[in-house]
Amino acid sequence: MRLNVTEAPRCEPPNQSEETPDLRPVEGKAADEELAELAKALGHPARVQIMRMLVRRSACVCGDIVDVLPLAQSTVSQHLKVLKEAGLIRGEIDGPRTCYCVEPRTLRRLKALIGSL
Amino acid sequence: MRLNVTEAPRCEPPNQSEETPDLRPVEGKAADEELAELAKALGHPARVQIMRMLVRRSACVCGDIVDVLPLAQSTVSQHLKVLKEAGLIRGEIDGPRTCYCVEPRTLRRLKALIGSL
DNA sequence: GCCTCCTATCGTTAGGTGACGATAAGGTGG
DNA sequence: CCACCTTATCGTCACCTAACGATAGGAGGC
Repeated sequence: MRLNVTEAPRCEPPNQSEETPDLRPVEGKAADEELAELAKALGHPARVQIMRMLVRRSACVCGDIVDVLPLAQSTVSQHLKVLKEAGLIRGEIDGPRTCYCVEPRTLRRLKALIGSL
Repeated sequence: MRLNVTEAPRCEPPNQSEETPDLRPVEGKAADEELAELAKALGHPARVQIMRMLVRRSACVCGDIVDVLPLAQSTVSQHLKVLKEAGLIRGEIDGPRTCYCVEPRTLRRLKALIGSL
């Protein structure tokens, strides 16, 4: 349990220059595997909750997430790792802490893939 | 392996009277668990592929799906069961076969939940 | 009624997942 | 430099998942 909550955690804002459209197809074998991987990463309530916290940016620092979820710190860290490896979030080391934020590009990609169904 | 492919499999078309809007919230604990469950069901390439086949209605009968996927019949049946239990598809017994089709309502619900991220 | 076709279920096995506590690693502040 | 805070990783355990072959069971044709 952390003693004080960081009042305004900050991740690097989404880089405007990276906002180029995603040209990859939304169908086919590669797209199927990509969608399956992203869906699998979202396939746990705790990870959905983490995504929501980060989307609304009410929390960004790992410890804040640990405080909210009814899980051990190591378990939360594991869930963060799953989301990060799927590309859905990004973690930046901010001094002694780690600041997590959503990867908007991947989230858009997920929505496009789901939308193709 | 089935000997002849059903040329025009038919599931009951989506019932227009069921097309009432879904009033459930897209956020909160229940929504998180619902999204996690749906995402988990999609979290396998074979199941994504099945969903695509059913959405484009190029196949509907179980055997046709088995013919396309490089998996044993029992494995495909298991994947169909997962999708059915998640509410994403529906199976109707059609004589000696089983005709599967997407459950449009659940698919719309999934899109709404993903869209809320 | 019997035989065939189609599908679901069972049983099994290998490997993955989720949970935790313990521990390591890295940064800050005194 | 040392103590502390924060987070990642390791080790472990119970459980779930995905795959298969074998089998059961229902429908339909002869």
